[in-house]
Amino acid sequence: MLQLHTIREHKDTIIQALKKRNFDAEPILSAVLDLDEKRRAIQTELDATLAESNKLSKEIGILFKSGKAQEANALKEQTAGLKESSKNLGEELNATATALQEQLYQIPNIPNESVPAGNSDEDNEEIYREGDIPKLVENALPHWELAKKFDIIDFESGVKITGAGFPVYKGKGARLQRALISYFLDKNTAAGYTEIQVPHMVNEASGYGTGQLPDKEGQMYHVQADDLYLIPTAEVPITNLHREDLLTSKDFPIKYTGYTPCFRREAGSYGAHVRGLNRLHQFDKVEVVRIEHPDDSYKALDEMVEHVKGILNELQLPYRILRLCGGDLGFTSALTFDFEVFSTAQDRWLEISSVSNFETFQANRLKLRFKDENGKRQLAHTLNGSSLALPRVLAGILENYQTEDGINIPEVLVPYCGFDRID
RNA sequence: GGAGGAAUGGCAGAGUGGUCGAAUGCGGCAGUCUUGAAAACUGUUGAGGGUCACACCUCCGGGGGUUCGAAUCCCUCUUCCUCCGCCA
Repeated sequence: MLQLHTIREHKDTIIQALKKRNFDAEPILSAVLDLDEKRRAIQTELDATLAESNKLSKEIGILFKSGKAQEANALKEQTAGLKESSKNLGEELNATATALQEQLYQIPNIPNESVPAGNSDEDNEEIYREGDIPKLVENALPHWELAKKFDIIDFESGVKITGAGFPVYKGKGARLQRALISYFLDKNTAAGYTEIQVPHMVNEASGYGTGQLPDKEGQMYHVQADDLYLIPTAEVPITNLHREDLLTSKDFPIKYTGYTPCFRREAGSYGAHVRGLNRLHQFDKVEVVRIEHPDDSYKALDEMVEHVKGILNELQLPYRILRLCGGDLGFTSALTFDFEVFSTAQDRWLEISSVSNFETFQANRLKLRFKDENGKRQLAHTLNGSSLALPRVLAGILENYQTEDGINIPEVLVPYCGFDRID
């Protein structure tokens, strides 16, 4: 959520910047400024009314104490009108503030200067590429065939016990999954991230804090009986650890990593491109989250990108890094780098990590502030990234490491797996 | 699930209808003293809105109510504690 004072002072700049997202901000910003002005006018009037009745109440108290009941009762009558109008003004104020809030929730984050213009994922800018695309064996298989052939993932059973998009991992498949989680967590911990385990369901306030609500309501599973949401990513509970916090500069950097399953309804996205592990309703992910001083957040973002690169280099998977264009950039993000692994047998790139700086967008919703060097309160910057999302990494390993009669395990994972080959 | 009790500033903890945004202690910050530090002493120290700056307004777990006036009374929700029951 953008800050009101930013909108007041830089309306035109914001309109310009949001054009990169193909978002025409003029009408909504005008509405916001009108509502803001209205809200403040009402507030001023209400304040004056309340000040008047506070004054009278004090006088009444003093009169009663000094035994002048008659004068006190006379004053009481004067308060009736004030009470009535402060009640009305209060209601008006609430309605205006709510309307203002609703508008503010509709405005996406301002893209960083470096974000390229563009409409869709086709306009994303490739900024880095690493690793050779392996020449596969004659009749190379896509990962869902490999999974079946070696009996390591059972999609049918998942359908039976839950539904499509909920795979069952078996034997070496399950073990490889656990190995990846441990490996990622170890890498992240070694890089200074504190490992953390969080609830897999969150309340409504947390959903608003990181921006899943109200914009993406339909993408989360909602447990109606208790009004809780299954997390779509560990970003939500982890970042919300610091909701409503007032930190100091000394608290930075705050670096967390956590493994959680992620639940996404992915309504309406079915078809050939979501086969196998490509898109799931439940998947595992290891996430990194940082909370930073505004001056340091882009340095932190670079560090995160380098960190993920290091992991993919170790896994020896061919990948590329994209700088997302305005049209593909997430609602809450100012700058996002996507990592994609090449899925050889499918002949396509699969997104396996998304590393973003949200600047103050989430912090404003979260009321995540710190006292700066001068004792002034400022919003912190929040960042997060996947490190990494499991299913597509798994797909990449299965496809890229397949041989005539089996699948090799990347060297770094062998100690975690306890085997070096699936066959 | 049943029965009770509680929720106050960074923390601890007073306050049960009026001048209380809130005593006191600890902590934090600044100063005195000291070569420096500690101790001691002095001062200062919650958040949000609003203003050029004041004024002023709001906030004592959340929401609603009673009253001229609510941290204080009533209703409700949430959370925590104690006891009972159940249970991985």
